[in-house]
Amino acid sequence: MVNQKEIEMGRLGEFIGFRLRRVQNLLSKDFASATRKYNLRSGLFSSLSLISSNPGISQNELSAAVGLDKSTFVQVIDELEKRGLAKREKSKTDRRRHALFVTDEGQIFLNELYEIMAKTESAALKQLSPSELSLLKALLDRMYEVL
Amino acid sequence: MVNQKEIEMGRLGEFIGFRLRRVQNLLSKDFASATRKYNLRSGLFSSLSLISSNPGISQNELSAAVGLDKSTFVQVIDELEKRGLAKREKSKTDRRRHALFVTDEGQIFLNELYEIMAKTESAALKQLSPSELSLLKALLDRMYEVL
DNA sequence: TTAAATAGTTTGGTTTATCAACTATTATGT
DNA sequence: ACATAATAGTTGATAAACCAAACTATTTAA
Repeated sequence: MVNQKEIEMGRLGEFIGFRLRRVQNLLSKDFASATRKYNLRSGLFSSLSLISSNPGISQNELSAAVGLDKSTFVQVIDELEKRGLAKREKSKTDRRRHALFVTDEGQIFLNELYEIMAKTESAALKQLSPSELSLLKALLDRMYEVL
Repeated sequence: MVNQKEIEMGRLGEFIGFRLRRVQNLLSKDFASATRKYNLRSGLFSSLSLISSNPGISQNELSAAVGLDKSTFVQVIDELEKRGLAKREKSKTDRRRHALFVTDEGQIFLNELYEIMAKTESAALKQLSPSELSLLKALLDRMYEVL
């Protein structure tokens, strides 16, 4: 039995946030089910990736970038460390800070996740021409910068 | 003190889901802080809106559309009723179902929320020309349909 | 007319996010 | 220089959300 009655979006459909959430919701659910065996908590993938591209980043900088509270983040980093994917090191210039680094094992794992993510998005991306895709990215970036 | 060190997105920046989440995250946080005084639980606004545009919808149909579990949803509807914003009515054709309706008061409240949401999005939308906005919506809809 | 399915509810267990308070360290103002 | 404020990270309490299971009432199917 398929969707028989289409739901009317009404004024909700006028808002761009609604459309963003709809698409992002489906993408993240697909990614979650494709990586269920890894038991990834939310924010773990993006954290690991951002540590990789910003070696030595602090927990606060990272939590701001990912959009999670810094206290939630302690457990994310705990888990990355426990799994041997990343490690904390005391910063030498500011001993309050923990400089974060991805381990070799973490980088290998990360590359697997990139492939899964690329596969997850491929269906959606096939709908867009290259120029449409780059325009979409540019529009989203413009919106992000001003918020 | 402003952002001094720009974060490097690395391979994460290749993925469209990352950009979608970033923007949507900021939008929903802005909306949440603009409506903090109303003490809205998550899903309440979109539920009320979808009941309004689909009068008589059932709880199961609604929970699927909003993306929340049906058991979580019981409390959302409880709260809508307690606040006098919506009401349950026994369906006459199927007495298992609750047909949901927005009250007059609920519609007034909903209109306020629409305005707040429009204001929340206005900063982001000012960045886009009308044609860019309609293209953005079209691209997002194309992605949504295929997922 | 049994048996199975559906809509809604309740309960219990698990996970996650958020907030305030706390320690340690660094930065600032006079 | 010294008192005060700000920052980074952590902890613990609290509040939501999810999930699964069990249950009632009702409808559909065999």
